[in-house]
Amino acid sequence: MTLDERKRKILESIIKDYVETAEPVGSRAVVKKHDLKVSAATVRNEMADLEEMGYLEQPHTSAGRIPSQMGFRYYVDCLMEKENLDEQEFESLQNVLRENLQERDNLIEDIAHFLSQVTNYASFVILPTVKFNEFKNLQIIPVEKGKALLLVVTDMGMIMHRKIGIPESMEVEELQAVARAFTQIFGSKKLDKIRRGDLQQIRDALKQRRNVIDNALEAIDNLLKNSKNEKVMISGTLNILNEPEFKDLDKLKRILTVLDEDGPLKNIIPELVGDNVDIRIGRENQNEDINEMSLVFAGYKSFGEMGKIGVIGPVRMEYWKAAGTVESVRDFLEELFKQRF
Amino acid sequence: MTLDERKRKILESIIKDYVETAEPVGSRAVVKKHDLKVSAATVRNEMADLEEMGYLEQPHTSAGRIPSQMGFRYYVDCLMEKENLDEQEFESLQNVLRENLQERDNLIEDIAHFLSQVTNYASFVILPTVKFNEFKNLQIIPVEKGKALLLVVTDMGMIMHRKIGIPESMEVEELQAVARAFTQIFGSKKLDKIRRGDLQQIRDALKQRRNVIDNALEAIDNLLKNSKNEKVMISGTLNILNEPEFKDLDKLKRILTVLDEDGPLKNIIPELVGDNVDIRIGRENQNEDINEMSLVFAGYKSFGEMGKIGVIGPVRMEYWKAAGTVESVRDFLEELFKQRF
DNA sequence: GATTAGCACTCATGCGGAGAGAGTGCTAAC
DNA sequence: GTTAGCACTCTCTCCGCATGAGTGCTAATC
Repeated sequence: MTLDERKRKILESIIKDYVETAEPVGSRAVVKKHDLKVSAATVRNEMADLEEMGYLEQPHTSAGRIPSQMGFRYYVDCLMEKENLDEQEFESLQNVLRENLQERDNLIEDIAHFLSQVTNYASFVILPTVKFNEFKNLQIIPVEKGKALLLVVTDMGMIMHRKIGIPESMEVEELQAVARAFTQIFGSKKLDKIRRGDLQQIRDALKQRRNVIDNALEAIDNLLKNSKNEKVMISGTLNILNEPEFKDLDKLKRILTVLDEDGPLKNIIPELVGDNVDIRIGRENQNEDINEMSLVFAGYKSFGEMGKIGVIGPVRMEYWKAAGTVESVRDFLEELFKQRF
Repeated sequence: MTLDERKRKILESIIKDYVETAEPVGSRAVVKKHDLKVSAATVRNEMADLEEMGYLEQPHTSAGRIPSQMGFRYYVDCLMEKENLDEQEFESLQNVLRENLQERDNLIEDIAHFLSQVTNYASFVILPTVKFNEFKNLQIIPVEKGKALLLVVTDMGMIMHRKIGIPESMEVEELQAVARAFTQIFGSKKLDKIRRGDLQQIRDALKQRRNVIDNALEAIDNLLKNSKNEKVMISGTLNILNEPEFKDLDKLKRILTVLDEDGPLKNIIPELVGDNVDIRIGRENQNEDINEMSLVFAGYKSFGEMGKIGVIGPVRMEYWKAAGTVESVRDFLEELFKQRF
């Protein structure tokens, strides 16, 4: 379905106005603000057409029009021009990163914060699960009497660690031998391919120092379990309180509930297709609780695995800004990770 | 100011009723529900007295009474009996812990979650800053080409770590020498006594391998900065949405804003006095934004440092349950930390 | 002197109807 | 194809009234 120039212009006007004001837009307003060369009556006729085609809807007979979700979809697909970070925002992004380059998790949290601050929507960052990294080596470092730190290092340079108990009498060399044995047995296996059975196998192979082995196995098991969970960070959920469409407490509660916990959100974010910024408008989302919300998100790579960042806001969203921002931040982040992690 | 038996009973009745219903309590209701042996008229007289004394207040002339903040204070000080975790709750607490004994931070997060689930209020856990731990030793572990893990271990067994870059050519022995030097120079210093100046000093002392030293110093600096920040975890803020006193959107927004970010909350929680559960009711809190909220909190010890846990809810709070729960969880947690960390 | 029944009074709350205002659709003229 | 004009529709807000809960006070009672 393709629209002629004038219809497109009218649709865009209505979307821009409606996004700004959250009020139905009347024919007069369209003519005035975007000085079309035609009268309100003409615009009214066009609006009636657009409604019939499904791009607009009317809350009630004597109100103006608002864009339908389909209208937004058309806008996003055919009319939108992404608005990337401006200079000032870009600089402030760089500052965020400069502060926090040491720890990936902190950094990612700040990225989420930045996203929600710039867009005024809620934002999320999903840390990747560790699936494709390969086990590279395992170390056990004694740190104090009876305690050691177990490190698992992957081929992509990711480090995971747990504290374990060791017998006080144990020599460093002995620990190293155990670690080497582990390394040898797991070597080059993809992390998500290590199964409980494999762990058991090692237990049988290494006869000496049973309890260290057991402690280590428990720790590894725990690490793997942990790395299989996608960690989710959500920021700026309270921006939703400012949106007039959620002044209804019940609606608000439902949405905040979804955003408050990690579990639901993970299920909401769809799998990505391709490298582009992806947009899901309202009912395009599977989840019922957020069929009045839109997602704008993209994937990023870190330690060879895919994570996601994005924003979530009302259907009446500044898609141009959101999409541009998500894209800019993603690109920046990836560039950074390429150098760093 | 001491109240006679009957006044106490009436006050308590009104508090219990009001906490449950959030509605002003009338004289008839008091007589009926808590079968006093007197008539409504008598209760009315007593209520008028209690109001004059400041324990009750009247939203408007033809409404019942609600407890004043002073009334709640009296209740908490003189009438309340803490209600500790029941068996079932206790068991579910143990399950939470069993799941997550490996990592302190995860565990603490689950504790916060548990608290808010049991009490139906928002809860918070503040991880202690590291002030009194002493520097014990420093290790640098090569993990892959050009990368090493720097570990700082304290006398209480706390381990902090950062990844640093090292020259690819560097030998393990050389790294160990650097680490030993660090250990020697910082040895037994309290962490919060290590200053930028000290770091500079080391830089001068160790002439060899400048860039490793610099990387290590940056990492240590970063770790120390990080450990000086109290980390705050907040959970169950959405429970507030269920409280009728916050159906007003503006009020809600103000409160959620305070609870959403770590910064404000840190400033709200007062210093603890003694080992007891501490209760701050409404305006007893300094912060204006939460003068309609109450805090119930207590301190816990971990790695020799003090952290805090607690709940935050409306002044109309089930103090008996909240205080009992916070106390039970704190005791349990401390017992656990004594064995574990 | 304390307690109680009775009653007038107060005030929040909910409901319905009137009036204003915004915006439409339709018709007829350009 | 476009436009001016106009009747019509529907929401929103404000006002007044009835309702009902709960009080305070007075006078009677234990």
